[in-house]
Amino acid sequence: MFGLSTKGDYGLSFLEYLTVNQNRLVSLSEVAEAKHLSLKYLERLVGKLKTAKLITSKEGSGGGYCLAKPAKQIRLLRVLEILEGELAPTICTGDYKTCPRQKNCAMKKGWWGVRNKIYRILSQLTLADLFKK
Amino acid sequence: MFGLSTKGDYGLSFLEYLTVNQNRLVSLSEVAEAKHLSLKYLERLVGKLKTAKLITSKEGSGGGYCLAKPAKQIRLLRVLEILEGELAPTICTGDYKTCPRQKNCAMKKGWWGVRNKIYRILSQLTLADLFKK
DNA sequence: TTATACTCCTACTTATAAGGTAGGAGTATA
DNA sequence: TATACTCCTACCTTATAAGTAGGAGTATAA
Repeated sequence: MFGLSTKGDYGLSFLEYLTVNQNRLVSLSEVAEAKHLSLKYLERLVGKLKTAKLITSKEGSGGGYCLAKPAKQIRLLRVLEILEGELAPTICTGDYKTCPRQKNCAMKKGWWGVRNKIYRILSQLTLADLFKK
Repeated sequence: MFGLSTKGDYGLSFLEYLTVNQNRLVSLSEVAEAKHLSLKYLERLVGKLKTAKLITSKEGSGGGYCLAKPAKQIRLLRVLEILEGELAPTICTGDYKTCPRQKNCAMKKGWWGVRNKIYRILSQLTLADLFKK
């Protein structure tokens, strides 16, 4: 239950690698090899992080990626929202869909409570915290 | 992210119906109709709740299901574990699999912290709480 | 004593999304 | 101008979720 897909999994592994190697540009092929991930698949995930401006990149030979800001300033919630989508344990806690059982369902308030608590946990934790051994 | 599948979704709807109709036996066909769920699919989910002794049943005509104990004594965590499986946001927080990147990964401690906080939220909440409007 | 209305069990099918590939265009470096 | 990267889109493959089918077993009540 509540398991990350490989998107969040690989994406966080990638960000961890960038965090450890803060002072330089890191190429995708290096990370893919170090973490045993599919390069092509990783490319796509990383594209999302780029679009969301969590990382910056430099093209061409000798290029690569680095964090756009210190790991201390990147919230786990933000990363997971980008890679895994909106935090919504049930349909009624999501922004986009409406529950087909809305009228006969008493759970909405309870689930919003759960959602908000999890939201707080994930938004209080930064990548620096998460990667602290 | 962290969305329930229809197993947890339908299962909770079913339990909600039982909670509202505490004083009598409720047949599956009644719930399926009231909540617009597939009867055959619901049968399977309910089987799990039966095995886990959250509900009891009576066979034959006039039979049906009821909660095995008051909703106040049933933890949301327990229900979700039965229907959705163990709470494990990452491989390293699960009991059964080991992470292929264990040696190069610094996230285990952080993720266990997250997992344990979510665990507490879900185990503190009972069905009675969840269904309170 | 038999029709009925249920639970209970297993196997099968279908739909959807996750996970992964392919191929190549664009760009900076040496 | 070869090389080593990022970046982009479309495609394929596979796993799992979701739903169906068919019927055996059991208690009730006409």
